[in-house]
Amino acid sequence: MNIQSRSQKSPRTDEEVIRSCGLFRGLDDTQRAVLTSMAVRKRFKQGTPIFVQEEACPGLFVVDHGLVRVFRLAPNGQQHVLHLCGPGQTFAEVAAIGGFALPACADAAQPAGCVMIPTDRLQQELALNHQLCRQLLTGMAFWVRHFVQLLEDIALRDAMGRVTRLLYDSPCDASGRIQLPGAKKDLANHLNLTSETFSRVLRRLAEQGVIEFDQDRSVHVIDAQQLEQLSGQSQNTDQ
Amino acid sequence: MNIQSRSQKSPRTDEEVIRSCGLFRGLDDTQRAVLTSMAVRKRFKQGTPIFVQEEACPGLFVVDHGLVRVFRLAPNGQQHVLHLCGPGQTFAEVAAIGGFALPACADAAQPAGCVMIPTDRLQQELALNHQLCRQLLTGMAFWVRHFVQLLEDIALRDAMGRVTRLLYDSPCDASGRIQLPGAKKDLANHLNLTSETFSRVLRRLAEQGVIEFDQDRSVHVIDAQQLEQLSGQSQNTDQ
DNA sequence: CGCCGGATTGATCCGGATCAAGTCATGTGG
DNA sequence: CCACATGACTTGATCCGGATCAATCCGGCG
Repeated sequence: MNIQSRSQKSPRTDEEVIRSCGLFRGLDDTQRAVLTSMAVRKRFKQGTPIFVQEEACPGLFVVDHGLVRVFRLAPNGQQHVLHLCGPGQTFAEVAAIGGFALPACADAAQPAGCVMIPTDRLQQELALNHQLCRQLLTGMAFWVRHFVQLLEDIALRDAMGRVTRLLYDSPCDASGRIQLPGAKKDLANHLNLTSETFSRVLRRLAEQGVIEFDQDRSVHVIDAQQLEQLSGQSQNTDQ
Repeated sequence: MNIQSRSQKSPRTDEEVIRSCGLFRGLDDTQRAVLTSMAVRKRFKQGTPIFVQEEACPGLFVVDHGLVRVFRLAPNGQQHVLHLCGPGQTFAEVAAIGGFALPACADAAQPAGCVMIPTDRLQQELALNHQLCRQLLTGMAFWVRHFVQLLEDIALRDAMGRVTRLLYDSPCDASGRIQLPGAKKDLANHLNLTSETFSRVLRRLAEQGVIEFDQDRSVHVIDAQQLEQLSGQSQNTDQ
């Protein structure tokens, strides 16, 4: 369980935000500086839409603080949460880099601040800058791998497996306390579960003494070993 | 999810194979020539493993003919078919480009011939060739979008929806005949269904007069319109 | 021929969705 | 300050889609 590294200090410089982000981890100082120079600040109040799918992509977003919900809207109104992006995560990267329309919608699940790199300037730079291309290519490859992972999770894990994996992968402080990002219903949806099921699974874990609830939205991990075990396998071994 | 792409013309030149492939569609002649020059031919008998996950990636594969099954193996032995790659499709691209270990296994579902671009030579070239990087970056972005699509399919469609979508997206000849690539059990698994369910869904479609079975593995689409309708929505409308 | 693996079909089971209350915690307006 | 509305969350009862188990069929192929 990752010990959380980044502090939630709100006012960071654009450069700090860009450095903190996974997709850009491969970049050297020069390339980061290039991106920083074209960055634009954006703020969103809770609940405001950031963009809707099928639109042209305004740019590549990096979350500074808050929480952004990226979700896909089906013709019949159903939605599936693709990501919940916290500080240091990017969204709309793919459309911005590939230069096509947005494949998903986004809104602010909590008040959020982002750094945006406008599509046109990014494209311009990519046309000129070999190193940037190369390093982003690697970042992108990791991104694909992440999706394969996600796909696998949803395809061959049951509810218990998905929840424990979420907990296991979530950052926690030194005392093993995890702050759940976002509303439970959004987390549940991201795991392709209903909030009811999510609730029940957490209760089962609590009954088995693996976790404890604190107030608000934080979870205390009691038996990290069992949690790992549960998250490791894909189908029920249960109780 | 265009599984099968075109005629099974077996003896194509390396250049033709590379040109036929989606990931490289963005490349201009120059870049294609570069890739062609480093290509290596590979053949696999049905059932032979091509590689296993966690190994170092030997290269980027493009299928010339036959069918390759790319699947992820869970610790407990379960497997999930990520792709069935027919002619013109690539696999192991991500690991070859990103330079990390293989995230999945592959074997030949049918006797298959591939063109392989060795990892080291590809990496070498990427380090030098700006245009190649740039064009691959775009190709990669499309690839991610494809996965998002796949994820959505599995997350919010029922069995009927997934099967009809598979049929709807599959290439057919002028008379509306679709040649199913690969064994039904593999197709079913790719859709995250059992072969039993797959079978039943096809029968229901036949009973409703939407499709007809021919011999062997081909399906005749009778009512393309209804097929489109069914594949368009995500959850059951029907009786 | 007999064997074997894929495909079909039927019977049954189960995980998780759905439906329906009920509980809090937070507004909001009188 | 209270009455009331709202929305996230919990909990229980029920339902259903698809998995699982099992029997059979079928088409190669030794």
